[in-house]
Amino acid sequence: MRIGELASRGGTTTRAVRYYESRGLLPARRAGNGYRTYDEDDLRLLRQIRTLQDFGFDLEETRPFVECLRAGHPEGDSCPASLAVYRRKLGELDALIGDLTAVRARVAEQLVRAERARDMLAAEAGAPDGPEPGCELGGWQR
Amino acid sequence: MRIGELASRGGTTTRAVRYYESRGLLPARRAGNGYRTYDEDDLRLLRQIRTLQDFGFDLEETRPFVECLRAGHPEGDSCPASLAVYRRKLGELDALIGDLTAVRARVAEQLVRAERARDMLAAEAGAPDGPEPGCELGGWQR
DNA sequence: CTAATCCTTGACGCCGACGTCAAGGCAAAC
DNA sequence: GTTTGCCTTGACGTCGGCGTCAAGGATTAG
Repeated sequence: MRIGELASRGGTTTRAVRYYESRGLLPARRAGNGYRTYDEDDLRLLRQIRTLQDFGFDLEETRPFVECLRAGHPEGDSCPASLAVYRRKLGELDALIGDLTAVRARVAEQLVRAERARDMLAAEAGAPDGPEPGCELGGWQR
Repeated sequence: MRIGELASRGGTTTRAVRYYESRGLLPARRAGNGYRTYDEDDLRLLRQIRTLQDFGFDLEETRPFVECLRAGHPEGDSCPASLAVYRRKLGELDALIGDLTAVRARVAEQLVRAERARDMLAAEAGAPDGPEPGCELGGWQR
């Protein structure tokens, strides 16, 4: 299998495959004409990389998984180093989700506060001790 | 006030302040010697930018807030355009948190699965129908 | 034979929010 | 006077994961 087929079967591009090779993941054998040649095992490596990338793992973080597969293990996460990456990632995700949740709460708080302030100003300007706001528009009252 | 004081009081660097100016936020008056000159209102603008940046807003997303302040409103979020940014951001945060939570669940699942597989292999190799794993080490049994 | 489609290496582009360095001017402290 | 510390503009560097040419060689379809 050449690089184009590998890439498409792996759900990515030839550029990405060459990039992975340049990073030392996914090395390639060469045919007589200089073309890169891959087998099904390489496809498994590539798919392992893509799966973790889709999870948001850095490329470097995929290295233990790739090396685990290349060492002959049935799964990329059959090795302790891979499990350590999983655990570290879980921690990072928890921290990130926590931070984002806190930010979300603060933004929601700001929105509510700003809306209240706006409504106060509208009530003050449009009807100081007067009727309900919007009554003078009347368009929907037909 | 010159740029150094503004930056430190705003909790950032002179480089960032100049960058904001180059993006059209936070314009500066100039003293006779060419130095940038700022007042307390500029500091409020800068602090508004920093607050939103700390929330993870893009610089462009701070523009409505800054323009709102420059238009004389008491708060950067006193304008409809700012509220719209708040709401859009809340949606983005919810989507992001949702995605990350889903990823977290999948990673946790992978970890559990991989740990189970590892334990199965250990039990199979270390003690196929035999005694408990670790017993032959005995170091802690003293 | 030719055109179309693959493949090769090399190198620059991108994005955002600045960091960092260069070369020099202005100002205040000693 | 000179050292120190602020300021100026300009321009290149950073980070990750590739995208996108450019210029050419190999293979295959017609």
